[in-house]
This record gives sequence, structure tokens and C-alpha cells, in this order.
Amino acid sequence: MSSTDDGDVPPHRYTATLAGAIERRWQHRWTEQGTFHAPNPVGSLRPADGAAVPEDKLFVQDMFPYPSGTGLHVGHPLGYIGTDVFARYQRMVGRNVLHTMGFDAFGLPAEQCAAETGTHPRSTTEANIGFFLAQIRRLGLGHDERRRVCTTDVEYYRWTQWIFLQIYNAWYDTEARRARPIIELENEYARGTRSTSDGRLWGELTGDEQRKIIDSQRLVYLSEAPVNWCPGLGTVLANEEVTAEGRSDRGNFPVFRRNLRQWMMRITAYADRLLDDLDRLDWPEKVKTMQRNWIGRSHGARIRFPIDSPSTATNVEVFTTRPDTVFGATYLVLAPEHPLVTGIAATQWPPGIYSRWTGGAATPAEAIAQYRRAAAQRSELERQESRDKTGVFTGAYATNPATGQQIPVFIADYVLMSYGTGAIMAVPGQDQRDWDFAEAFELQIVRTVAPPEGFEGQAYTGEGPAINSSFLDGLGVDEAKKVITAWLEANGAGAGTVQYKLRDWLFARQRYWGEPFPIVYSPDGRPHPLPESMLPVELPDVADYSPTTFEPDDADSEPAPPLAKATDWVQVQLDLGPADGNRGLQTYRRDTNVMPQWAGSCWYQLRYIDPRNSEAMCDPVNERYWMGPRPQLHGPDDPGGVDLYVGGVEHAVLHLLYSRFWHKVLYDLGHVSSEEPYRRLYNQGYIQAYAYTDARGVYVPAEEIVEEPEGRYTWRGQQVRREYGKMGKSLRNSVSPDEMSDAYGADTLRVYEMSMGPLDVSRPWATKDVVGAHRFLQRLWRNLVDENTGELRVVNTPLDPDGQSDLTTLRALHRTIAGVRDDYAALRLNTAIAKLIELNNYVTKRYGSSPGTPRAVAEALVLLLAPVAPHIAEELWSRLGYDQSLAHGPMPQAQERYLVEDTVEYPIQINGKVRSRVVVPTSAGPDEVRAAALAQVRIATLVDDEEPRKVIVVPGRLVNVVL
RNA sequence: GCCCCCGUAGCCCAACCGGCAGAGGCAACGGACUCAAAACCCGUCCAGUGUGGGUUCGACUCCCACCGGGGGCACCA
Repeated sequence: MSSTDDGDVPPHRYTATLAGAIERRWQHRWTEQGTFHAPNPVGSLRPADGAAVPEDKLFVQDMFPYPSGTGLHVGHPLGYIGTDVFARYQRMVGRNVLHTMGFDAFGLPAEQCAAETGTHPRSTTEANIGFFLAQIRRLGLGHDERRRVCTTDVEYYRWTQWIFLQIYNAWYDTEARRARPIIELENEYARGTRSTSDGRLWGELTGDEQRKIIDSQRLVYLSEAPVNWCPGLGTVLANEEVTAEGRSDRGNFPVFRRNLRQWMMRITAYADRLLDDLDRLDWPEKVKTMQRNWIGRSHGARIRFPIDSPSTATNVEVFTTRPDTVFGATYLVLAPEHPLVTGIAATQWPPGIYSRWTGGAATPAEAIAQYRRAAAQRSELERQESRDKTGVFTGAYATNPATGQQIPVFIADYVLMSYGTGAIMAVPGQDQRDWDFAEAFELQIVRTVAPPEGFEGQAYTGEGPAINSSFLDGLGVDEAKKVITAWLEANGAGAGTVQYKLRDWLFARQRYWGEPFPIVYSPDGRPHPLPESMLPVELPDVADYSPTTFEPDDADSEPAPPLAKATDWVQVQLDLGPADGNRGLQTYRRDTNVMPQWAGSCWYQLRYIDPRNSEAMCDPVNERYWMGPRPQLHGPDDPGGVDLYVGGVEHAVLHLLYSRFWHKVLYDLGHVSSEEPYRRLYNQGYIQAYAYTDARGVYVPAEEIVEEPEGRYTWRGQQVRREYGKMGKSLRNSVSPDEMSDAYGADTLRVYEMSMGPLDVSRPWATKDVVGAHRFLQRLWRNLVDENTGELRVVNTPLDPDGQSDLTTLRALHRTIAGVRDDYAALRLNTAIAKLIELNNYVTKRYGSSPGTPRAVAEALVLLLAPVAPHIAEELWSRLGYDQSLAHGPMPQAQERYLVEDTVEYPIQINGKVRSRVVVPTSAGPDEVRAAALAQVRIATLVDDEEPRKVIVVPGRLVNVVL
């Protein structure tokens, strides 16, 4: 990379050195003057002069960065620059713009670093944030620094704990379709307006029984259910944090299903709303689809199959999306872990049984035990690799409620305990998995949907008339589903139901560096929420920050959270007050789990709004102003939320689903007016890079690569292999924003990154191309400032609209103004820059050797450039004689009169091929254009004497003569 | 295996509702400047839109199939 500072240059040329000086000066000035402070309607950030805030506002947000401490590369700030350009443009057109950035600083890396170095995670976190801020401040991002928050600050996580308590102290009223305070549930039971499930009166229940009923309905609850236990990390994980291969998404350690007592959040209560409200969001379709798949709603039915076992009389309930195919259900399959398996298993094999059904075992019990052992040992990965159907017969038979037929019951690992009821009715005729199993076990196959003529496949899953299905015969799939569901309900054999893939959110982690739970336990093991007055619960200091981790494969290990070691903190004497029955000072044990990293990022937009509020997480008036629904602007269904949220697509399900869930709970409980946190979501692309490996496969420095002809690449003479992907220190292809700023200035880096392509497209980094952006700024500077004297070279004589040459300039100028404004508003930053370069090139050509650039052009160029290259723009603006920053405008307006030309040139096509051109007045109507076109000599010759079959005139575009 | 997105000049990318394939940048080449080189300045070259069909007066744009690249889901009943 070459600096522009080499050699002799004119003293006032826009070089990296000059850019650096300008950038430091303006960054200092912005900070000093609080240029990017956005006032709130009320509270400590309201306007100092008591003025009302502008009605027109905009809330722009970047996804919460995690301050990693490894330093940024040029890819990281792509989105930050994008939002900054957008925010600056909106600020210049007069909107009150809230744009800031805080830190999501709890989490594993800081903790791991702390454990390795023995420093407190808080010190490494703070150092990392300092480093991160230094890097992004150099880019000139217009953040409201007063609003920076950090999830690890006690004043921040106090409110994270407060929100946890709101959720804890709430239940989901399925009839009202919203969360309500838990006290209202208790009141309903107490008043008798709600009855208990077993019909007993509330007053007859013991306190313990009452508490159990209440606790079981909270949106946060303790569960004994199977969880994802990761011994390698020493913690449990949420489903979302486990990869498809059954490993931890951080660290890639094996994850095991274990029964452990853990905090869960009832996100499933919101499944329908989380799904349905996607339609109200301005989000990329891709992300919506990912959330839809994750929630995985499917409509179907639960059907009960009576078991005819010699030992027990019970039912197996299955879930199916195809109840219409029940007449073709020729066997049942239970997940190996299904609780009914042991109960229904026959003691002896029935006579004359296929040997493949028994797995070679002497009794069903033995076969089951053997199969279960084998299934437990198979990892998720192995299960995926081989889709061969395996299973064993339980010896039991069930009755198909539709046919009355006896059908065998199997266990097989292709049925998952975690979905539906953990049991299926197998319909091989209409399900390929069942077909495969049926073939392997020689089971009966009955088609109940007629495949189309000539169908040669196996299972047929498409549309068609029902067959072999008694009273359903002839009906289409949808109709048959309705009829059979009604029949099942009428006969007490089942009911229509909705099933979700979404599971409740496992909310506890056995780590140190996270938010402590505002929960204590009495000696009897019962949890008690702390009253709000006891917040925050501060994270105690401990000698050892890491949990006990285990051999990654040690599935039988037990979690041992670090907080359990802080015995002074764990044992407390508290008076929980009236909420806990005024029991006075009691001894309690604190919860030693911490919240998952996602907790802090579930609500940070609300704290950005009111970062210093000590009375509430966020004043409702401020929330309504910045995030409230604006139906007049966004339509009647507008849920409200942040106006623009920019980040990578990798958070499509985790963060974005959790955050929506919390926000909806807060909405239901009346704490916020918006129903969604993020009205508009935009996924920025990634900056990627080429990396090069030598013959040994070792990465070599990308900046020293020489490109040879025929697509070959060499490093120090030896041929290397090129690969494309991430930018990173270990790949030796990392380029930092600091080195780019050193070489060209931050404005150049900003222009380059924004001009590389649309913000949502990934593209390769090319350091050699950056110079193009620098040349543009340099030329623009030269058009306004004399490089030798430093004097302004701008002429104040106004442009004369009646003079032909000035008119050309005015038209070029106003066309640019209109186009650039459009582009900025639509986030087409690359084309906005192209138009600015185009205008600048025009100015260079037209006025480069004249005494100077007309002031009107110079000012507009500077103002239009300001969002993307704010430092140089501010500098030029001040040299143009303005002492106020241009951060709040003005933004030039295009004048309509200069957007229209007097004449238009129409291309003339004959049969779709351009053959000639004709210039006509803009005012010419279609008939005149047609006449002018046909009168063209070249056209007349080509048309000859033929009468055109058709002449198409597209106003303003072209003429097409069809012969 | 299923679903989604993307293929335009040597490279990164424009082309708005189907209407002249080129706005911008890089590279290359030529010129100018220079004792010379770099930087800077001026100019030039370059594709018929991944492939094959279809619809249309007209297709980068719409439809179908295929190829290549990226992503998501993956025994979810």
C-alpha cells in the first residue's frame, strides 16, 4: 500500500496527512459541541432550552457489538458506516436522529480470558471497549455518546434483572392472548372466577399447592426437562446455541441431553404472535423465513391409539399433520425414550414373528433395552449420516381407531421424543420415511391418496382423492382433513391441534460473567423473586471465574457454577416484605446461575432511549416518541419499533427472536407502546477477502502477493493457492481501518466502503482500489481549494439560467441533487457516490481551468458529500464561510425546472433493433414523435414503402417500428 | 434431499414499472508532466448480460430447464 504523502506535493493538496488533521479537528469539535446529541421529550436528555422536540424523528441502530479485544478489520465497520451515512443524511434533512452504540459485554470470551490471565473480566472488558471505541471514533461516526450503554454496567443490568422479574411475575392468558401480571391470576383463583384443574376450591388448597399451581404458569419457570448439557463448557445451552451436528455453537464441544433442573422462559406462549407479526415487519424475507422455520407451526391432529397389551390398557397419542391418511396407518412408532415404552412392552414375543422385528433379542424388554443403548450411543452426526431405518418391535399392538385394525407398535430413532408427542402413526403410502421403514420391516403399505396417472415413486405426498378410506373416499386432502378431524373429535379418538418446533428458552448458564438472577431460595428449596427494591443484585467477586469444566465427552458430569463458590454472597438474610407474605428476616440461598448472553441485548434499544433514567428502564413518553407505532406513516398495522436496524444475518433466530419475545411481554404488561422492537431490519453484507496458502498449506501475507498472468499468484516467487472467505489475522489477510485511515484518511475509507457495492451484498476487499475513492476526494478538494495557496477557488457570480452554458451546469447540478437524495433515502449509497463523482468530474472538466467553481455548485457538492465524507465536507463548508456545522443541514433541494430538458433524443428501433435517433421537443406528443421518427431519412429508407404494421411510442424512452 | 438468494467488461459494480446494455471505481494501454521515477492530469480500450428454450413489437429484467457460487433447513410426522 502506498501513502499519498510521498515526494513533493503542493502544500495544500488533500493528502492523508491533511485528511488526518482535518478529521481530528472535526471529531474534536463534534464532541465538544455535542453535535450528535439527540434530545428526548422528557427527562435528563430533554432539550436544555425547554423547546419541544421535532415530531419528525428517526431511530437508527446497529447490532450490539461484542468488544472482543482482537481489533477491528475493515469489514467490521461496514454496517456502522452505512448507518452513519443514513443517519447523517436524515439529520441533515431536519429529522431528530437517535444513533448511538453500546456494548454487549457479558459472555464467554471475556470470562475465558479472565480465567487464563487471572484478571477480572471487568478489566479486560473495559480495556477492550476502550480499544474498540478508539477505532470506531476515528471513523467519525456521529453517535450520541451520552447514550452509550454497556450490559455489564450495574446500572444497566439492574434493569435487565428488573425485566426478568416482570416476566417472572407474569403468566400468559391464552384467551386474552397476552401476558398479565401473576397477581391477577391469583386473584382469579381466589375469587373463584377461575377454577383449578381438578376442580377443588382455591381456599381448600394448602399454600404449597397454591404456589405450585401459580409457579407452573409463570412465564419463567423451573423445569426438570432434558436440557443441552455441554461438559466442555461446563454449562447448559439453549436449543438455539446447539448446532445441527449436536455441538456447542461456541467452542464446538459435544452437547448431551440431560435431565437437569433449570430456568426456562415460556417463549412458546408467544409462538403464534411471533409468527403472525412477522407479516407486519419490514424485514428481509430470508430472515422472516428462518424465523418461521424455527417456530415451525404445523396444523394437524392428535390421535389416540388404544394399546392392546396383556399388561396394560393405555393409549398412545400421536401427532400428525395428515389425519386424512389415518386409514393407511399400518403401524405405530414411538421414540426410543418415550415414557410409555416400558409399560406397553409385551413380556414375550408373539409366535411366528419376523426375526428382523426382534433385533435378535429373546424378549421385547431385552430388545428395547438393547436398542435404547445403541440409540443413545449414536451421536446426532451419526444419526444424520446414516438414514437407514432401524428399530425394534415392542411386542404390543394398537388399534387403529379408524379401521379397527390391530397394528404393531415399534420403537425407532427416526422418531424424535422432542417433537409432537414423541410418537407417530406410520403411513408408508404417504410418507417416505415410513415407506422406508415399512420396506425394511416388511410392513403393510396402504395408499389412501390416489397418486396421479403414471406415478412411479414410492410414498405419494401430493394432492389427490382419498382412497381405501371409507367415508373419506373421493375427498381432496384439505376436505378429508376437515372431515376426519371432526369424526375423531366426535368419537373421542382425537382432536385438531397446532404443533410447534419452537421450544421454551433455556435461560440459565453455569458461568460467571453474566447477570445474576434476582431469585433466592428458602431452605425448603422454593424459589422467591426479590422485590424490585432489592435490585440490583450485583455480581460478587470470586477467586476463580471459570466453572468446573469436564472432559468434553463426559456426559454424566454435573454443572458446578462459579458463583456457588462465593459462599458469603450465596447465603443471605433478607426480609422479602409483603410480596412474600411478610415473613420477616429469613435465611436464603441465592441462585448461582447467570443469565445467557442474549439477555442484555434483548432490550438495549430501550435503554438507548433513556440511558440515565434511574427511576425506570425507560420513560414511557420517550419510548413512545422514539419507538411508538406511527400508523399515519407506516400503515394501520404498524407495530412500531426502531426505524432501521442494521446487522449481519447471523442473528436471524437467536437474538432477533428473543428480543421480540421480551418486547412483546413488556408490551403486554404496559411498559412499552411498541409491539415489536425493530420495525425495519436490514442485513448488511460482509467484506470478504482472498487468502493465500503456500505449498505446505501455510497462510502467507496477502499484501505481498503478486498477481501473475493466467490467474496465477505468487509470493516471493513461489506459486501460492488462493482461497476466498473471511478476513482474519490467522489467514494473514486482515486489513485494519486504522491502517487505511493512516494511508488515506477515514473519509476515503468511508467513501470506498460505501462505493464498493450495495450495502446488503458481500464483496471482496481490494486495498488497491481504495485509491480511487481518495482521488475523488482529492479532485473535489482541488475544485474548491487552490492546492498551492490554500485559497478558496470559488466564484460568487450566480449561475445564469438564461445562458446556455450555465444552464447545462444547473441541470447537471439539480439532476445530481435529486438523484443523490433519492439514493441516500433508499440506502443506495454506492450509486449516490457514483453520482457525486460524476458531478465532480463534470466540474473538473468545466471549471478546472477557469478561475473557480461557481459557489452554488461548490456548496451543493459539499453538502451532498457530507453524509459519506463528513470531515472533508465540514472543512470545506467552513472554508466556504459558514461557522455552523453542516451536520443539521441544510441539504440542497432540487429545482424541478432544471430537471426537465427542452429536447429529448428518441432512439428509433425497427423490429426491436436501434437503427436511428431523432431529437424532438420534450413537449412533443406521441403523434408528433411518431411522425418525426418516420420522417427520419434512414428510417424512411429502411421502411421503404412498406406500411409499418405497428409503431410503438414509449413517451420519453423510444420509438419502435414494427414491419 | 428440500427451500431461498446471486451470476452484466480482466476485477468491484450501474441500468427504477419489460424500453438505447454503462453511472462510478480499479486494472490495462496511450499521451502530458519530469533529469528520472512516483504521485497528479488528459484520453482510450473493453462485455451483449452463466447456458438453452419460451412469452413479447421489444427481455439483464417475466416464465421453464440446466450449470456455477453463496446461504438456510435437514428423519419436525
